[in-house]
Amino acid sequence: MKLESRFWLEQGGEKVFGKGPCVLLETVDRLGTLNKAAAELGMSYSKAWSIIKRAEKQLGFLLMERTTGGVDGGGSSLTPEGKQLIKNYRLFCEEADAFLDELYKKYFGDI
Amino acid sequence: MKLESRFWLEQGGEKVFGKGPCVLLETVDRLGTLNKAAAELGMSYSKAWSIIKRAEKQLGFLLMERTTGGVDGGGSSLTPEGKQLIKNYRLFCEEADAFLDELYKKYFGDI
DNA sequence: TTTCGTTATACTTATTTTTAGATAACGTAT
DNA sequence: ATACGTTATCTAAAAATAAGTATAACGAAA
Repeated sequence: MKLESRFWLEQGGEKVFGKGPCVLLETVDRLGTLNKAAAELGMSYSKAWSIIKRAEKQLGFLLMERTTGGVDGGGSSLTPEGKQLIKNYRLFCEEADAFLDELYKKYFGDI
Repeated sequence: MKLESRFWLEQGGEKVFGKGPCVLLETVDRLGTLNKAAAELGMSYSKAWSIIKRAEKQLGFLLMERTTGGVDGGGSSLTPEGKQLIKNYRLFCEEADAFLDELYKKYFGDI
């Protein structure tokens, strides 16, 4: 038995940002394109795209900067706001998980 | 913008207990029957029943004690283990939420 | 013995959510 | 001009979830 937790930002009852977008953005940051990121994460490009699109729409600012065309086809890189957001989300999750692990032991340590 | 969080117990990759079963059990505890609890929560009886059934199967013990028959048709009440579980889950969520609210302010207070 | 409102369970249908696939635009180098 | 690998977008399919339906057992009271 173990504890699972999930955290996300909401606005008006709609999910704005959470683990899914965060992992995806981190992968984009590492690989340089949304296409490759989707492939590495085992999801379709269209799904990856819609995840980013929805988050951006709710947030009101861009998470990635895109380029199309050119010999390499183009690619995506994180905006400063995107980088800051995933950084904060990661730090949040780290601290939260550490605390919740202790809390779990306190209340469910015996099951 | 606000933070949302969800916590649940897992075993072997399968959800065992979380907010859904907890709310349902609390309602059963208050109303005395699973039937009425399902109605009040706006879900079908069959769904309510399957929620309890799955949780009990994963946990390995009964969450409700059932009676059928009699002039009132019967009803359900929580077992001591069931009461303890929802109590602990509630306390866990309370402490967790309080902590996470502060953490939220720390990392996302400005958005 | 009939009635009543429960629980228990299986099975079918609806709805919602998720996922995949197709197509077009883009721009640089060849 | 062509080719290439991106991004962008829409539509259809599939899967997961939930709802609904039907039937049986139960037991106290009328």
